[in-house]
Amino acid sequence: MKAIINKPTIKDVAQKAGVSVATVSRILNGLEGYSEETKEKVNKAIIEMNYQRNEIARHLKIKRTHTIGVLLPTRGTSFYIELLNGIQDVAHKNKYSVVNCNTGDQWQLTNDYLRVLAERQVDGMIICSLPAGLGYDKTIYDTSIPSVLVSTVSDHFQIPYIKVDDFRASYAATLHLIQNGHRQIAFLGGDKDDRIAGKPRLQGYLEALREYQIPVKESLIKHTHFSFKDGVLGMKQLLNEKETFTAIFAACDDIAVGALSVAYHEGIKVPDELSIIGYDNTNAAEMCYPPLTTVAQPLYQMGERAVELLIQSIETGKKGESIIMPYEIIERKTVKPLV
Amino acid sequence: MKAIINKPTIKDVAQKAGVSVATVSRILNGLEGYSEETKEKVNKAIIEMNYQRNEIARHLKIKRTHTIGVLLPTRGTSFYIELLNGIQDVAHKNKYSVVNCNTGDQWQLTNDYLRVLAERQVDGMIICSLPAGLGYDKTIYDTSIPSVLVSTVSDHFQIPYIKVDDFRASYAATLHLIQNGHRQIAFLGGDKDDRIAGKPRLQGYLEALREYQIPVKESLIKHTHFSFKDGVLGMKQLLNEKETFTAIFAACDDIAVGALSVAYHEGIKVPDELSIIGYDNTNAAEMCYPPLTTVAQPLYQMGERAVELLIQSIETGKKGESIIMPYEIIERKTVKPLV
DNA sequence: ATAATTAGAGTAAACGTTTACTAAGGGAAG
DNA sequence: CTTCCCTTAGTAAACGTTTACTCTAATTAT
Repeated sequence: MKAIINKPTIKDVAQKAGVSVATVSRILNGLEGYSEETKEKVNKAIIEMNYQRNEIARHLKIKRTHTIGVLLPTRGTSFYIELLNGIQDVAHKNKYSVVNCNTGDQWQLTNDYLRVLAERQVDGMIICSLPAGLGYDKTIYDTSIPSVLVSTVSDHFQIPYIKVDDFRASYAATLHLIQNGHRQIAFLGGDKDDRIAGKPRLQGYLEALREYQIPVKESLIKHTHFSFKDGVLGMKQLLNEKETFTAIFAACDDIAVGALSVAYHEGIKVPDELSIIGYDNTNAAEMCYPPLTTVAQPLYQMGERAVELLIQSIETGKKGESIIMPYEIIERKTVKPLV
Repeated sequence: MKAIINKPTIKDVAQKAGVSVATVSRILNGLEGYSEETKEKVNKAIIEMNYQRNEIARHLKIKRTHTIGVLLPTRGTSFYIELLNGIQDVAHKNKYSVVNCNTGDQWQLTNDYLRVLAERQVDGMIICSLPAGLGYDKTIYDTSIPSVLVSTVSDHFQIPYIKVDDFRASYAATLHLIQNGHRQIAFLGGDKDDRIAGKPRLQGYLEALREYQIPVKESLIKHTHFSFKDGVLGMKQLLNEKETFTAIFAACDDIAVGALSVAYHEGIKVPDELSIIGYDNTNAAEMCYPPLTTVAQPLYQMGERAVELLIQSIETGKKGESIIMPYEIIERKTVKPLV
C-alpha cells in the first residue's frame, strides 16, 4: 500500500536489496566500502523500483543545494536572454540548477527575492545590472551568500563582477565614427546615472571627441532610457531641434533601432546620409534593416564566466577576481565613411 | 562560537525566547496555540537574531517545495522571454519559485532535466513547445508530476495545455491578406511537422485560400525553420525562382523580418509592392521597419495562465482544463490593400 | 601462530523543520 | 465542589538523506 502511494526511498531500496541504507547511500555517491556484487544487487533494485534520490533531503543533510539564484530586471527583453542561456548551460554542466528572479522594471522585488533565495539556501547568486545608490549591494553583501555581479559594480563592497570596460568600448565606438570622417556626432544615452550603461558610455564618447579636438555640443546629447521607444523619442528631439549631425552613437541597440526607425520614417537614408552605431549586439541588431553596426558584449560568454566564477567561489570559499570581458565592434551596414 | 559560524535555527530562536520549537513554528506558520505575549517575545527574538527559515528543511517535512520547473528549448530567443516573465510574475505572487531549464535547440537535455526536476521534487512543471513524436510526453506523464504544456499538445496523454488556436489564427492572418485584395500569397513556414507552429499554420493558410477559391501554388510554399536566417533563405528562394506574389504570410515574426530584410536589399518596397504578415508579435515586430503587421499570441498572459492552471492542479490534485487563448491581428505597416 | 590491518558492511545520530500527541492550568457548567 | 473543556504550551517522532562510528571476518605481517 505504502509502496504504491509513495515514491520509494533509499530505505525501500536497501530492504529490497537486502543491505543497509548506508551501503545504498555509499553506492549512490560513488564512495567505497562495498563489493562489486552488492553494488550490482543494489543497482538492480534501484532500477526495478525506479528509485530517484530525494535531493531535498540530501540538501538538508549536506547543507548545499547546488542551486544558484539569478536576479534580473524585467526591462531590456532582448538583452538578458543570451546571458541567461550562458548561465544556464554552464550551471547545468556543473550540476547546478538556476532559479530565476525577475526583479521588476524598478527593482521593486529585489529585497523580496533576496529573502526568498536566502531561505531557499541557494549556494550562490548572480545579479545583473543592479543599480547603484539604492543600497542593494549592501543587502547582498550582508546575506554572505557568494555572489557575482554582471554588468554592474558595487561601490562600497567587494563583490566580484564581470563586465566589459564600457568606457573603452564607448570610446572605441565613437572612434569608429570619427575614423570614418564624422565630426558631428550625436549621443543617444539611456539613464544618465546608470553606473554601467549611463555614465561610462557618455564618458567614452566625450573622451574620444576630446582627443580628436572635436568640440562637444550639448544639444547633440540626449538622455532618455534604454528602450526602442526612447530611441524614437531621442531621435525625434534631435530632428525637431534641427540639429545637424552626420552620425549617432546610441548607448544600446534598442535605442539605435528606434533612431533607425525614425530615420526611415523621415526619409533619412542610413548609412548614406546618417551613420549609426549601437551597443550590445542583441539580435535586434542583426534583424533590423539595414543591419546595425554595433559594439558587441559577449553576453553568452559573460553568463558562462559568471557561473564559473561563482562556482569557484562557492567551492573554495574565496571571492574570485573580477573579470573584464573583451568587446568587439561588429561592422554591419549602418556606418559609412563621410564623403 | 557555534552561533557565530552557523545561521540561527528555530531551536536558537526558541531558546532565546524561552519557549519550545513547536511554539516558534506555530507562530511562524500563523497557526494558533499561543498568547499574544509569547508571540511578541518570539518575534523579537526572530528579529534580533535575524532568523531566516530554512526552507529546505521545511520542504522535506511538508513534502512540497513550492517550486515549479520550466522547460524551454533554446531556439527562438525573442519568443520565450515574455512567456517567462508571465510565468515568473504569477509564480512569485503565489510564493512559488521557478527553476529554468534550457533543453537545448534539439531538446537533447530534456530527459536530463526531467530527472533533475523530479529529484528536486518540484511541485509542477511547465513545458513549452515540446515536439511531438519523440516520446517526451510519455516521460512527462510518467513522472506523475503535475504539468501543463504551453504552445504544444500531447497526442497520447491527457496533459492540459495552453495555446492559441493556430489553425484559426493562421486562417485569420491569411484572410487579412485576402481581404486586402491579395490573391498571390506566399507562405514561409518553419519546421513542417511541428505540431503547433508547422502544420496548423500551413493548414490555416490553405483553408483560407480554399474558401476563397484561390488555387494553391506549391512553389509559393517554402518550409525552413523558425529563425531570421530562415526567413532570409525562404525569401531568396522565392525571388530566385522568379515567383510572382503580392503578399507573404510568415509562420513567425523572425521569418517575416528576415523576408522584410531581403525585400529591402532587393529594393522591393514594403508594403507598396509587397505585403507581409507575421506571427507571434515578438518585439522584433515592433522594432523592424516598417513595423510588422502580425498575429499576436498573448505570450505574457499565456505564461500567467499556465502557472495559475498548474498551481490549481497542484493544490487540488486534479488535472485542470486546457485553455485556448485568443489571438489578435496587430495591424502595423506591412500590409496594404492591393491596388 | 598471533597480532595488526583492512575490506565490507551495519547502526544510529544528525540536518532543521512540522505536527500529532500530551499535559497543565483556568474557567464554566453542573 | 467536582467535572469538563478550552487555551497555551511542550515532547518527541517523523521527513529521506549522509556519515561518523562500530563491528566482523578475512587477509597480511611478524
